Amino acid sequence: MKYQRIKGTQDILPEAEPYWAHVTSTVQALARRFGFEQISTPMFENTALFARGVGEDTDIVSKEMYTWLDRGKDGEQGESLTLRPEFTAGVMRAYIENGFASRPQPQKLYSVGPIFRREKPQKGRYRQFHQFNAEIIGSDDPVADFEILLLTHTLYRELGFKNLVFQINSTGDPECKPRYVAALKQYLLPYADKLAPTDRDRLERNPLRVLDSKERETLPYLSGAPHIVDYLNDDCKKHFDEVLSYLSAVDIPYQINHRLVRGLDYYTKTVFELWGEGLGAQAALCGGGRYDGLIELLGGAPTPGVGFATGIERIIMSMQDQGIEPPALARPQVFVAYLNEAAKLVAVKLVTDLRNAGVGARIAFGGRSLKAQMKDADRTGCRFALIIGEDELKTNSVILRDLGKSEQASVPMADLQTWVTNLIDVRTTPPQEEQPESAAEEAK
RNA sequence: GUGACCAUAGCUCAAUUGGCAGAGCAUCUGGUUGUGGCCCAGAAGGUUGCGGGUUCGAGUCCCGCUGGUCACCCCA
Repeated sequence: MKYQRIKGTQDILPEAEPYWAHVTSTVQALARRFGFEQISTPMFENTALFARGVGEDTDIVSKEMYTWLDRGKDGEQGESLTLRPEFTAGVMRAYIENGFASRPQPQKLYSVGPIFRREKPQKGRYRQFHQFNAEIIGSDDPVADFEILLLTHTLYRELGFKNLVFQINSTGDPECKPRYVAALKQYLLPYADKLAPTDRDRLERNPLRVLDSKERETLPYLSGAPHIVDYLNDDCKKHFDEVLSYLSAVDIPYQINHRLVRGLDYYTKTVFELWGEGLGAQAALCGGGRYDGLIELLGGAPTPGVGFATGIERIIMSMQDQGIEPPALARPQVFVAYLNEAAKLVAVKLVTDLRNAGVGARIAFGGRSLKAQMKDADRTGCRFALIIGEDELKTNSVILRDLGKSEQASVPMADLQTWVTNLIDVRTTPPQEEQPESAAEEAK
């Protein structure tokens, strides 16, 4: 066992494929149904993009990035590069760089792919994990916020989650946010020496973060804290109310969570999270919000935006915890077995014809006994076996065996085309009785 | 980054007060000529995570490292 996985990374095994295929295809189909287009940006960017876009003081930038110095020309030191710790900054860079401001606004873009954060791994937390990300760039209309919320809600609902409730709040804008922060600080200051040590620290550096503290000593003082919604200016207040009214209009439940503030610097106005079960301390299934100043910060024209990201692994883990089963994957329905070298040649042609006709087929490998081949046919869940032996070669026919019914018939090779045509229906029909075919499934 | 617990075959786990590393499942091959599931037999599979130490002798005791799990921090 010389080589092993890098800490915090994972091998996604075939057993997990039904979940991954289901979640990723659902996500993509849904994004397209909502009118989003896919954008795929590089997995690494200039370090400065993330430092600026995510915020120097965030945990992500200050201690969780995979950063290295690239090689420059003639042995000189190259630029500092970083594996993306989130999608948004890279998507914004692409928006600016590709002149998306000259396309019809707003632009609705989604991405799916790996994200890297150098954290200590635990349940539901990996150093390389996958996100589905969606952004609406170029509109400050509250209906854009609503679209993002509706997209996430629809996603989880269609995946089979029940009782979904958004945690939602507004963090105001650069005009009203500071007023609230001052008020919050003023309220907390008298209790400063009674707060948990970490929160005393936060009170100085980032008072907003005291709000979502989980420290026992701090909690009693938070209930009386001022609410940011009471400090919003007219614009932010109106925006927030509108978003909520749209949610109500389509009966999407939400809770205003006055203590919800998100860790990334760029959020303005709407912020939200959705919590899942079975994730231990990593309850957040997704998070998102509005980031009206971000594009300008990154060198573009002032452009509003709103978006969200969700973790694929966390979705799958939560599904498993709640017993939500993904649909079975389609797999080959026909197994071609043979008895000698001459028959093998016919089998090769046969399996090729089947596949060209759109029928999923497997061919036996190696000089194994027919018994071993049939066992393989059974284990791989095929519904039919085609067997070619000496007699079949002589009579130019094949044996077609129905593995479910344990019936078989000799079919002239000439008629096989008809059989194949009938089998094409089999291709599109999901497998009926699932045979337990792997150790992993039986072990469960 | 901090703390707690854990590490034996592909998987799930055994192994008396330190005394020859085992089972079930999975894998492969058979159970007479060319047929799957059930059953039976056999085979293969381990430097007990890695490296030190104590001891006549270490899977077992001690130390370090690596990895895993859970929690803190923060987040997906």
